[in-house]
Amino acid sequence: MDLVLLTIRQAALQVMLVSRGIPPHQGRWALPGGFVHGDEDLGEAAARELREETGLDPRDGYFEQLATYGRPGRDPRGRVVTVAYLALLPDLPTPVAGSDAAGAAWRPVDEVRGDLAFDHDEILADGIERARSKLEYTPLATAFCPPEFTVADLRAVYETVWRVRLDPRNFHRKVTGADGFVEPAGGTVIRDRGRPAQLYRRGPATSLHPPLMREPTRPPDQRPDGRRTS
Amino acid sequence: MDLVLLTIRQAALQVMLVSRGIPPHQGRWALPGGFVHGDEDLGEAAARELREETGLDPRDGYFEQLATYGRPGRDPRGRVVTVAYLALLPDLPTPVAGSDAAGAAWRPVDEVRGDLAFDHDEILADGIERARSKLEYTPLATAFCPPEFTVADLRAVYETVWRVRLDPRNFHRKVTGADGFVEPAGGTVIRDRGRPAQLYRRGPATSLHPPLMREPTRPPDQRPDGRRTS
DNA sequence: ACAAAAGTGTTGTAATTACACCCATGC
DNA sequence: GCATGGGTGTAATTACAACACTTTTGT
Repeated sequence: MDLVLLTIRQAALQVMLVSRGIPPHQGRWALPGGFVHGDEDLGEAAARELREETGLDPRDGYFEQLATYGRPGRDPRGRVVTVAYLALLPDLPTPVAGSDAAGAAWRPVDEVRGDLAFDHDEILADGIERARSKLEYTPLATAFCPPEFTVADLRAVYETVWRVRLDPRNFHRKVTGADGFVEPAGGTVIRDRGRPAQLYRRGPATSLHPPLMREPTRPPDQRPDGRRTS
Repeated sequence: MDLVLLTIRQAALQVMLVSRGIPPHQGRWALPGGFVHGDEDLGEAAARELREETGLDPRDGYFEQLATYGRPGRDPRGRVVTVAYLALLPDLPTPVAGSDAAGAAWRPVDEVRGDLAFDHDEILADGIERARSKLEYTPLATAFCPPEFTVADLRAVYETVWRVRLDPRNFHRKVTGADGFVEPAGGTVIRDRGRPAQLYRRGPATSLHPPLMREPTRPPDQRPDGRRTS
């Protein structure tokens, strides 16, 4: 049982990895994993591992089964089948209290691709692709945000995961207009400079109709707009 | 390893089931399944089982891993974990030649819900839901069609799986206009009465932008149109 | 005052729906 | 001819991207 834990830190998509202390693949990075106890459901075992690794509960973000990997030879020790779970988590402001895995760390996914132990590169790639498409059709971008967040926070999630730049004004309307996506939490915050932003909570919706599309978008380098051009 | 094999026969979504000859759940219907050989990948084992059961190859339709089920107690014999695969298949005009499972049969999914052995009701429900959503965002409705098919055949797939009635004229334009969804095969056929329909093959596209939506549609009982109203 | 970010209004364009209409066949 | 399904044209509507503009803060 392996975990693909994704979060957004420092404007980058990051994955939780552990450094392997023993062979095989000693010293390389790997996805955190564990074994299923005799009386446990698979998802329970993954949730337990999530708590041990991060101190977070599945309901703090989003949690689902990803896929199962059983290619012969994926583990040099013999036939090992693993069920991978995917979690999308907020960047916990609280320090990782209960982390019992000493070598655990968040790493930007772009910096570790191709370097992981076993077939974990493939599992990670599947997890990232799953996350990307979930953002299109579901309100799960909120899983990357803390309980209260601004529309700009949410937009940053899309921009980071999809590697695009979105128009802040149209995005705002789309999100606040989509039924059940977010609901007002009441307060405001000032992030850096500028006008204070309204705070929102996750709404009750489980799917988005229509979806937020990711195809006809621009690359993130160029500003779409450059307002006040007159 | 279990299989959710879906097809469309007699204007209904049907699933391949086998009658269990031995306990547990003797005499009840169950999903076809098997065991993974020592040197096989999980997907290979499922593909082998598919061939044994139907004589079809995964590439005749669509084939993917569905999910893995391991709840303690799902099998009274002890802890059994199963990896389920989903296949969407054309209604094979050729008789099932190599079927070695004597009690295998296609059954309408509506007639078997709640009656299956083990947790196969849950697995089937997950497979149906996966198929439904795949139709929205991918050109996989063609997997339910034979190699050459008409636009009306394809429309019947959506109408059956989604339980809606679609406007034939707008559907035709949407499908033939979507890049890479279908490509002309050259011939024509007359299905019942009326003007002959063009034949099409599956196109190279793997996703649909924009998706075919399933929300703002009418129930299948009422005609949307009733043409020639003047 | 000015810069910066939040949020609203408006406008031109693209996509979609609803439906009139034509086409090609069997009977 | 007429019924039946296949397929095209088109106008009204709706959704959306682009962007001008206003609001509210920090410095």
